[in-house]
Amino acid sequence: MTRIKIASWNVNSVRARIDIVARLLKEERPDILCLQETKATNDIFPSKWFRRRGYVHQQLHGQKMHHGVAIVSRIELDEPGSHDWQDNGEARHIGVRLPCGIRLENVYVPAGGDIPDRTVNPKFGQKLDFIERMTRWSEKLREPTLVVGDFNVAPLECDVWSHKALLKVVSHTPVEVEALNRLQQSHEWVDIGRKFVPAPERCFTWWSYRSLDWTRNDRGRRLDHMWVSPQLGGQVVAHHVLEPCRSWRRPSDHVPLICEVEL
DNA sequence: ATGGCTGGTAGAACCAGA
Repeated sequence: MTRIKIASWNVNSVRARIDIVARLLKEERPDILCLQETKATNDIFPSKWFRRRGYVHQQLHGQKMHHGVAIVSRIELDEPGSHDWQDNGEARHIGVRLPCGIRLENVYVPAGGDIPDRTVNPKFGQKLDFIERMTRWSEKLREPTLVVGDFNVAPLECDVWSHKALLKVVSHTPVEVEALNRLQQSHEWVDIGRKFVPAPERCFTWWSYRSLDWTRNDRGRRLDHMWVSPQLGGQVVAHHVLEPCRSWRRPSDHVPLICEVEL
């Protein structure tokens, strides 16, 4: 039996985070690392740096300033492709096929701005439309697939520090949660996070930078996810949220997720 | 106490994140 270990992390700039990316690779030795918010065009992405560490297979989809996703891997990556679910050219998705046949999709769903009303905040509409286009893709999907990344939605009441306080806060509003639920139902995606940490157990992946001490009030949200096709559900044998990374030096506001798939 | 911070692009004060 072979196992592959896949990590997913919104790093909030791969260049600013390079020292703690090194620490993650050293401590966890994932076979594949999916990054979101790399904030680097492909020409300034630290490709050689990853190559030196054994991550010689890379699929990059970056842009200037914002967003940007990448998959770096010690195992071969085939059939790369990018969906423009935002329909405006932003670099928010990169997908590949693994040698075992599984497709791996790395996604960065837009945050959606401040006001949860598409009539006054176009970014919120873009976010809902993004999830809707993903749903159209997902309902036609037949191949065994693992979709990971920053979904920017905390779907369950226990996925936020206070359901009541966040009902009107973008990331946990009912309209977003309903959109994400439709996406999940469209392929009967297995939410690996909640398979290993059943609700209502505490499970957060993001804590705001604005808190002076993120551990003190623990006002977290579960915004990052790993979903797998139903036929692969039984093959996911481990899952971890690397919460201690939030206290590493110059951290991202998101922490890495890890899963292990048995082939 | 949902922005109190952070990064990128600037080359000062913006935007964006969520």
